[in-house]
Amino acid sequence: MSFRMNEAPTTPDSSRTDQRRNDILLAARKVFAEKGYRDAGIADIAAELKLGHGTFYRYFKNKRDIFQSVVAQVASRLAGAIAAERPDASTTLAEYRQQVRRWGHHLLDVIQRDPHIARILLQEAAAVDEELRETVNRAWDLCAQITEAYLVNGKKRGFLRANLNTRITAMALNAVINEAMRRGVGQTGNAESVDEWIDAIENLMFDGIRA
Amino acid sequence: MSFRMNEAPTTPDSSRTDQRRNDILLAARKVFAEKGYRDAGIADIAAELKLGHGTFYRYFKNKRDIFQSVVAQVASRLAGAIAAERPDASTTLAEYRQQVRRWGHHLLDVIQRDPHIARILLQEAAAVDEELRETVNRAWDLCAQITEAYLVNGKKRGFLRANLNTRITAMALNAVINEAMRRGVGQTGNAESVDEWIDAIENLMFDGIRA
Amino acid sequence: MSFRMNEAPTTPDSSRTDQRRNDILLAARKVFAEKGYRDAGIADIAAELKLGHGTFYRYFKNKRDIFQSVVAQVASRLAGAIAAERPDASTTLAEYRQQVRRWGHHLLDVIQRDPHIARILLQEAAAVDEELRETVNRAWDLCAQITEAYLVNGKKRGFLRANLNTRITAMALNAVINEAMRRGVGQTGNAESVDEWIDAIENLMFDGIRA
Amino acid sequence: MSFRMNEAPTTPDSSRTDQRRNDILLAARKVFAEKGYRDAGIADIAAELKLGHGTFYRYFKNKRDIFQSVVAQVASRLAGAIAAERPDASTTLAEYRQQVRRWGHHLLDVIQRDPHIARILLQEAAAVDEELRETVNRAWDLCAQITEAYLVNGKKRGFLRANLNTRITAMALNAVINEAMRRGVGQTGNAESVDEWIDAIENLMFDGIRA
DNA sequence: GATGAATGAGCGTTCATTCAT
DNA sequence: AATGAATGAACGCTCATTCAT
Repeated sequence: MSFRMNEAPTTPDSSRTDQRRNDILLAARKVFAEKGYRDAGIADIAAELKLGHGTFYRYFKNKRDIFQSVVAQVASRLAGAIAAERPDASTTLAEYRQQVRRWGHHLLDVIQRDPHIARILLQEAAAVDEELRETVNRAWDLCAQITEAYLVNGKKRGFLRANLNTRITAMALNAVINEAMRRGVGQTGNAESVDEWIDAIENLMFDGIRA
Repeated sequence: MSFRMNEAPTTPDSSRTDQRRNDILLAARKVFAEKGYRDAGIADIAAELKLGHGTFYRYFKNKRDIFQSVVAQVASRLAGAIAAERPDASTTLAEYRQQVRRWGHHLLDVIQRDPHIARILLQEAAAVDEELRETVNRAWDLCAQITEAYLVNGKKRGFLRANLNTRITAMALNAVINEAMRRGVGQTGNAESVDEWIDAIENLMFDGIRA
Repeated sequence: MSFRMNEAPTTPDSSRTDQRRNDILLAARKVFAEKGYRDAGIADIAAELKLGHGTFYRYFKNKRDIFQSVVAQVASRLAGAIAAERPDASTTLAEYRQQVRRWGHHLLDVIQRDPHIARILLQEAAAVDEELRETVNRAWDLCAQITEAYLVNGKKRGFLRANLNTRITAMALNAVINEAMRRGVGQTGNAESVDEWIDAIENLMFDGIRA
Repeated sequence: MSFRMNEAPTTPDSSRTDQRRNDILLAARKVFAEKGYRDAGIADIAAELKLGHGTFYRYFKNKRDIFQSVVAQVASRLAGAIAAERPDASTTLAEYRQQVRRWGHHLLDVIQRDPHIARILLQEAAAVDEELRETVNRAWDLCAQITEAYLVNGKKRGFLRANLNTRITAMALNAVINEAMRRGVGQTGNAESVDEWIDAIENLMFDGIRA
């Protein structure tokens, strides 16, 4: 209604709406992760926010739409974590090893901050329908492409093997990080620590397993 | 009545029933993998076999029971593939590399023979309830334990690094194979070949990525 | 097959059939009384006789038909008990009192011999459909008519009140006996005895309740 | 908000809900009485009120719950009718006879007002399960206990026989009233009138049948 | 005649979605 | 804008009945 300076770059009206939308997304993320897409009812998300469940339909078209928005949000969170490093930044092997460690920490931090993200991206989204499966696959593929960019850079700079299959190795390395995410590494009550995993990944990558 | 060689060790009576049970399990595996547990209706499995849907309930207690049986069946198929090699068989690094390659082939063969297995074990089973989640987790953990047994053997024989974190590395290596399964490696229409993946895994494991 | 003398007045073939029919009727009576018409399954009756449940349909058209036959059988058993005395046999009040006592005993004996009969005639039959409701109503009405015949006889002989409403009183007296049946009077584990009830009925009828 | 006299002691909000709940209970009573518990479908009750059948499940947990509520409601209606007279009110035989007549009228009035009640309490409730059977048995036993209190009072005051078996006689008298209810005495189209029955009961009780 | 595997109509129940207030 | 009562499509499951063996 009234004009206020230093406002977020939305109209005052829409900022209220955006706030509510975000509240719902946050509650939905929690509920979907804890109960799974099918077992989560609109009423459960409503109860979480003490809202009438009809109110959802003012902000989201339907259940699938809420979930899709949740997925998009957490996928972009993931993308942000990946984009925190530049693939071509390292010029020496030592720098490269450090960068790999940071890259692992960035990704596991995302899960540590909100464990629900792992469940959404690694389990629930793929169980809804083909389109959402495609959405998360694209997100992980993006992840793998960036990982591959690192490997390509390392190859170009000469500190990685010339015959390295960058495409498949990138997918393999991402699979390892995903496994760590899936296992809830770094979360309270979990046996393995983030550092153990990152050490093991670093060693596997750079030294292999042989004596 | 009459003696027949190479006969299945069931009575003639039960073999009919077992056959039907197996037919249903097979159809259910397909339908569950294609539609997902929740979207798959009993009627869909019925239609697949051109059976009345009431017939199911002569062979399985309820929908969850059918699915659980499917999971148990494919999990034991997986276990069979893993058990095909003995973890302590290799005495030299060269033998060991060969064994690792065979191990990868065994596992990917399972998926190649029935791509639905991957979807069941890697996606759907975990989305049903806690008990089934536990069932498949145990199956994969068993997988990881055997992988670890390989690594422990290699360490003992001296051709693997003494400071190798066998536990986490085993989980990591399984995650890579799972990713290959999930991607449908080796299936028609898939860009990557089984050999490419196994080469990449072998190289990553034994040589690492560095130059 | 072979001819045998001293046979029941049915053909040898049909006597086997009749025997089987009766076995089924007996088992059905038990199951219907214990579980109720709706909860009793054909399979339950089958299990009782260790027969295949398809066999029923060789002897009875359908579930309702079996039940109807059960009802007809127990209703005729009841009719037999009622017909054991002649309504016009008594010529004095003392004889009449004795006859009333015998009448009560006859009816309660039927239930004592097979407690299932009460449940069938007083509860289950009326809950199936209008036609069966009518069937049992007719049976009880017949009962009431005979009771009325006793009262009419007593009135004619002059030892019952001239202004006695024979029709309604007959229904009332039958209701009392039915209540005794319903309560399982005379069965093991039941607090009240047959004699207590018959005493009370006799006293109520002939002496009323007043001082 | 505003004060209104003669208002039902419910909040405006709950009164709407209560009203709907009552509508459903009333329709259910009718349908259950007409079709019987098993043959009555939720859809039938829905159709009666022109409601979507899903609406039921906002007011009642399931089919049995609706029926149980119906039974509880009509049982308490019956209890109300019984409680209309005080068992120890009469001091003379003449008063007592009058009271007995009123007692009969009260009970038959309940049925006259809603003939479905008889069918529910005397037939359907007992056919559902053991728990409901117990519920109605308790209701009728309460009825019999109060009837017995009348008889005990009459005995104490001296205008009933000293050797009267109050317990069984009370059950017998209730059985008679139940029979009148069951026969729909007093309802349109019924041959017998309420007064005929009450006369007959009064005469049987106080004068017996003998000349 | 006897069997029991197969069948599918039918019903209870859930829950995402709508819409009058 | 917010609500929650109402809705009905959809589905899991039962069981009386049929019929090939």
